[in-house]
Amino acid sequence: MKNFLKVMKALSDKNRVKIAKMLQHRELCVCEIQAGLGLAQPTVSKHLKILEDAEIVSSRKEGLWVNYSLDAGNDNKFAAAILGNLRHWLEEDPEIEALMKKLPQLDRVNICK
Amino acid sequence: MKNFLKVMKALSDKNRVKIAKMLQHRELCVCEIQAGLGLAQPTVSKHLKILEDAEIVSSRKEGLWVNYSLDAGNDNKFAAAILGNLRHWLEEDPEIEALMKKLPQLDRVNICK
DNA sequence: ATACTATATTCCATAAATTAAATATAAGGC
DNA sequence: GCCTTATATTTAATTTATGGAATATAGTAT
Repeated sequence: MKNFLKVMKALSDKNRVKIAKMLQHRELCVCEIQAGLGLAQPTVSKHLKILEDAEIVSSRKEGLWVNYSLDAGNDNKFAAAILGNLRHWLEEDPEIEALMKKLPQLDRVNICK
Repeated sequence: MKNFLKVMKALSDKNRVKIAKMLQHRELCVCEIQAGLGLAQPTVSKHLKILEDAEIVSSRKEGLWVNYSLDAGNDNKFAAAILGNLRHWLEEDPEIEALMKKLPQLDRVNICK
């Protein structure tokens, strides 16, 4: 039950859904997500922690950067199933479409200076 | 996006998940759900409203009683998909199992006097 | 109409979530 | 070592969710 609720809670926030949809296309560092969403850096870090705790995303350090990606692993069957659905859900959502258009321009080298 | 978030939010509360799992077996009136969960009546009504607004449950008046059941209709594809998963999810959860054992004894005629 | 019953709504207190500013940590370059 | 940079954590403010007591509504029966 706890794992199930964690997954549902994690994906019941608009910004966290946006993060998941962004990571569908490629892995991103915190500052790229920050630039995409227009949120403060600590806010993004906290959202990522909630998503990671729900086993929706996983992280990998690469020097100063931390790369986040969708957790393809299937430890949490709830997360795996919902992520499978999310892959085709919300593709026509205006907010998601706008965000996806910004995605190619999000480059950590430019953003983080 | 709004519909998606409504569904996720609706099912990110333990008591609402319990209600959904109960309704998997049969339709129930408010007082039966109340007895099953051990919550105050207004609290149950409020949870049901949230579930109904997310198109997870639907209601049908029958005299004084209001019968709630899972919304089998497919208006909301998010609700439909998650409900499909919920049908086999959490079946082994201890809290859910205990609740399901109580289900046969929940009889509106006895409970509501 | 009056009384009774099941459910819904309002109101209020408490708890949890979201956010950002400030600060801390960690990794790389000098 | 020290400085810079990317990310994480802490703190505090605001908002939102959850809960129950009190009240209102709607339907039934007498």
